[in-house]
Amino acid sequence: MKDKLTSNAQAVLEVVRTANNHPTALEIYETVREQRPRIGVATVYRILHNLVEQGHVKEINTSEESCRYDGRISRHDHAICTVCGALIDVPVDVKVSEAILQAAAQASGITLSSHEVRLYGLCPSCQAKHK
Amino acid sequence: MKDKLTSNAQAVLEVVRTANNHPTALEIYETVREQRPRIGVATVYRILHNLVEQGHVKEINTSEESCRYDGRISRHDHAICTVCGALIDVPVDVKVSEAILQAAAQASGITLSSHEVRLYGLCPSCQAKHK
DNA sequence: ATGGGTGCAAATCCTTTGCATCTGC
DNA sequence: GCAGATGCAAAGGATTTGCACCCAT
Repeated sequence: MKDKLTSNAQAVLEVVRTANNHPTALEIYETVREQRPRIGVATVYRILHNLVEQGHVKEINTSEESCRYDGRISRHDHAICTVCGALIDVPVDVKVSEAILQAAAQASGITLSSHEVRLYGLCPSCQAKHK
Repeated sequence: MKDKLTSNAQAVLEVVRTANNHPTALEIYETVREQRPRIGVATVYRILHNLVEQGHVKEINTSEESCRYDGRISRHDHAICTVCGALIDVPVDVKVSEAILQAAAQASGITLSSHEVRLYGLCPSCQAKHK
């Protein structure tokens, strides 16, 4: 996991680490470009994938585009396979204290309207292909 | 919120409700097309947006594409604005009982490696624009 | 010199938009 | 007859891929 990084990769990692706003790949690209005008988008995408794979960076998916739809509108949680991306409804309610939720919302500055717990791990079929 | 649905919208809703796999918009389109060969993708996208807005359907974003990157790799939670999509790090740890997490993971069939709590609501600036 | 990393451009894929037509009321 | 819904095609945006070149080892 501690593969050494190329200088481009270091620059990208630096940008992600110092960013305070969860940048998108293209935003990262724009910023890196200020230091390294000749870098290409493709390189940034490739590097980001590597960094995620190596655990230096995490990706978060927000609700813009590329989403899946769910007919179950009652509150429930999801389990997501980190290998194949499978999305599984969690059949039990993962309880979180209301007081903690409110405190967290207040600390974040948002008015809370709902919440979701996400479990990440390997789905059954990816476990089977163990490795 | 109980606007009445067009027959196309009903067909789309039906597909989403009976799907057991959290289909993407395109998957929904393909399925609806079996019943209504003349429907277009754009219509399906428009209908899905309406259904989400009306609360008949929810959207979930999985980790394929369109994501943002986070240099903070230690576990932490996120608050997401349902209006503008702003993604805010929650500055406090939202605790979830380990026992509950394990039970949920087991019930879902996954091997749990991490989890995240997501809070949804209005961010400060969207609150300001009240309405 | 060799192989991986890189830049560039083209290709893909997903989603949205413009617009003319159609539908239900 | 009208307003909104729809189909189609074209546009747009994000990400990936193919390929030749370059660099570090």
